[in-house]
Amino acid sequence: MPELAKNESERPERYNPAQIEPKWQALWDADAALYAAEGHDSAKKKFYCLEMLPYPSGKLHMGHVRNYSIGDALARFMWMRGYNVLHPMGWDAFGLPAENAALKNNTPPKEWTLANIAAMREQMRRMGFSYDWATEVTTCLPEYYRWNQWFFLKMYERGLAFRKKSKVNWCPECQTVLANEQVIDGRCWRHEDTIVEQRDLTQWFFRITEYADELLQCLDTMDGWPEKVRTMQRNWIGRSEGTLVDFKVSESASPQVSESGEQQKITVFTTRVDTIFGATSVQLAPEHAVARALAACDLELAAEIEEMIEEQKAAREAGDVGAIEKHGVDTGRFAVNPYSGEQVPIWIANYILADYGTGAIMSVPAHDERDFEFAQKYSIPVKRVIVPANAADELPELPYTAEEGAVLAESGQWTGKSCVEAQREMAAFAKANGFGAATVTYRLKDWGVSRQRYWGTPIPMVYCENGHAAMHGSPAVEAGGVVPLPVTLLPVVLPEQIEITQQGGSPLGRVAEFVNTTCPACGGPARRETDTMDTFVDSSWYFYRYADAKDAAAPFATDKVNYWFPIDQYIGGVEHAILHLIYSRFWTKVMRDLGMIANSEPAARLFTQGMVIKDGAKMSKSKGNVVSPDDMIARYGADATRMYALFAAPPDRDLDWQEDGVAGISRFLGRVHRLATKYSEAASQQVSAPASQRSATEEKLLRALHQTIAKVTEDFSGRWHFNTSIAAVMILVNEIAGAEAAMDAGEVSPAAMGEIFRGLTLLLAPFAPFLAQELWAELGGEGAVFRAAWPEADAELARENEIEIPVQANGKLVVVVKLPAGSDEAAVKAAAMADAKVQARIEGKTVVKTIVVQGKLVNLVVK
RNA sequence: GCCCGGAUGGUGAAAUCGGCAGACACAGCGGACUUAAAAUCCGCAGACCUUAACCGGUCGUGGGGGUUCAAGUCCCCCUCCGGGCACCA
Repeated sequence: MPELAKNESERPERYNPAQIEPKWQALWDADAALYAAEGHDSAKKKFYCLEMLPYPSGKLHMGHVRNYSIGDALARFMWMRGYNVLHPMGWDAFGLPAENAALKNNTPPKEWTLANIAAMREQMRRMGFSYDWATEVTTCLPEYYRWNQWFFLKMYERGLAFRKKSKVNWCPECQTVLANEQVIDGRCWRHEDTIVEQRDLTQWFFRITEYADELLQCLDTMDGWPEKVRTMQRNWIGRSEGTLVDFKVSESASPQVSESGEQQKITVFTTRVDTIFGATSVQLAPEHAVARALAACDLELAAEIEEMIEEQKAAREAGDVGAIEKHGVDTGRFAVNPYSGEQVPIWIANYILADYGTGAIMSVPAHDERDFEFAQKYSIPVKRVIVPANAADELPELPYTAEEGAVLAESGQWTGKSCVEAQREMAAFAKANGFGAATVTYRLKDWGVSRQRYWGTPIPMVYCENGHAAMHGSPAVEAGGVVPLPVTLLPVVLPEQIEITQQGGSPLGRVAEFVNTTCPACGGPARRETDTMDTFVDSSWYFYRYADAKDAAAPFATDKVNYWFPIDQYIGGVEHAILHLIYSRFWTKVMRDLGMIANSEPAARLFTQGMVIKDGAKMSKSKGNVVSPDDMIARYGADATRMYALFAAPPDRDLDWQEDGVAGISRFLGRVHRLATKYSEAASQQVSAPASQRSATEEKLLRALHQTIAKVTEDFSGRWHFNTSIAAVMILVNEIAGAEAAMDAGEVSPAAMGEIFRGLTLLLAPFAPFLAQELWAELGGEGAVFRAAWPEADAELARENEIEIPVQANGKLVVVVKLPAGSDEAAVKAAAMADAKVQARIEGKTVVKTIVVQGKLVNLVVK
């Protein structure tokens, strides 16, 4: 084979990513300054480009590759545009998988996690992602999580972290509590087959509801976020304006329902207080206090209530709350409508939720669909009190739920008023008379952060066994011996030597050295909190840490964060639209109120990329359709893999992974490599030729180049449709390849050659950084290609000198005529009419109208 | 039920403002090169009708209506797919 080898070496070297990519990776790795941001005193404009940090599962998947290829292209582009770019990466490193792996492999969670991080960091380097590893953040290390504890204490001081006993979501698979946001259709977000149970537990919460209104209001002005995400967050917050109205439990029918003898009242929440004269019953949730009070002296009723509670529980666990059949029971008692003085029956119904509003409603069958249905079923009276504003209109069928264009009827002093006006006045009336008020309710609940797991941030609280509760300088001390640790005792370090078992309960509770401590207030014996924090705490503020990752004295320095924030572009999957993205908005507002930062929102712009699917389904192990990035790199190289991820679909849409497509990109890169290598000698000469002597080929190629520059530049600043940017670069390469004979014949000067190939290389740099770097060096470029200046589109060079004008007859294409660019309307019209095909088409007919759209087309209306 | 997306060739897609539908690719077919294959290069390619072939014609962006000289794009109605919220009072 020596002969063959000789032949091979004489041929121009073929595109070989396996050789090019590791070479540049090593050179880039050796230069720590390459991807580093300048300090906050930089004269350049800053650009904070952020991709969502991954959970270190051990392997990158294609979703990651897509996410980071988008961010990396943007970061490199911004560098080339002269910005001071911060492009960091980190690890969302706490969480249950590490404990499961520990069980399975008998490896300590920390060891397992850190090994995964090392492997994934290596994969990212191999992909050529431009992260500044000097600012890397790993959430499971005490250098990071101590600040979770610090924030927890700050929030505790402000009453934003608190403990309460409540119904919580319990995943039997995770053996821990879940936040509401982590329960999807009654199932665990990590175990879609596992039904989440309800348990009564005392847990720590963050008072996110305190910020509900601000979280909602800011959404209106967050133009840089997708409307979809904003809508999802609005729905999740679920703000509802309405009125609270007290109905007194009627004395005549129920002399005494309260043991204290005090008269009971039922407070209902309604968004339609204007319909209250039509209320014909009051409906209570089975768990409502009054329902329980009534049941206390009525065994039959008590049994029915119990049944309803079970039914609601079962439905919630089945994730199918809407499906239970509505039914209720008449208690035989009455309540008094404070507006009309009417007595209405009190019912208990299975569809009333105890945890929304007040757990009680007024039922207005005439003007609410659900109430109407219920009233039909039990023959409860229906009373119309809302009619169309236009009295001439026929009375609409019931239930009539309109609010706009409707007025009140048979509603005392409010009769004839518009619904909207009546709502306002009636709420004010309730307040003035002490039986109610306008109010706002939210769907959003406080964020439960306690987890009965080991691998998370320890909560920095102790329970004093003396019940002691005073603490140095801290006013925030609860009764019952809950004592916050002083910040000087942070971090509370997670013990590393621990046996992971499948037993329930918090694993930390079994580590005596951890649990047993002394009360920082009285010095007496105390027990540590053994729950850990939800991992969403870690990811709620990690991107602030990047700005000052090594700070040992504070979570970060305010001036650094104020320079970098808000994040200019945040990129990640839409699956975090609610969870992470609402928690981190909350956290930002808390930090602002703590005086730590100036911004109220973390990210000016958010981009949610689509999923990567294969054969019509999301890639997953169970479907067996997972494509490994490592395989793709081995076969086609990192450049082809990441470029395909950008080419196959616009980034916001789902992407169907087709390996043939990656091969196609690889072929394209090979073509670029062949052409650039072939002409690199001529192109790297530093000569210039006068423009007046340009050959037709030069003009054509320069025109193509500058049109492509304009197109790609525009895509970066606008829609981010990199699929069309890459298509444009392909067209440019096709033009160059088509001019190969002319170039070989010497029709393109070295100066033009240099401009064309250097331009092409710079255009490729954000998408295929390795090849671009290789060619940049080959073409005589200095240093890192993505630190070279992005080319400017020259409009003069880009301009076409000939335009093609389609000529239509009645909107149908007849012919395309060619004209010199800039031809006026008359010339275009004349050229169109002079065409033989056009003549043939209009022969014997009358042209009734001629439409000429300058530079676009001609349409002849003929009859 | 309510609120967002989406539906374009065999496939991924393009058409940013109402102005040539299908750019750019993939797969396919044909050719060149090769002993052969791979690789590479060149060409063809929405469907249907017509033709020996050219030429030519009709239809065509989920379905139906409309506005317009002109509609994938705007308006009305409907179907299907994906996502979010949901006995939320």
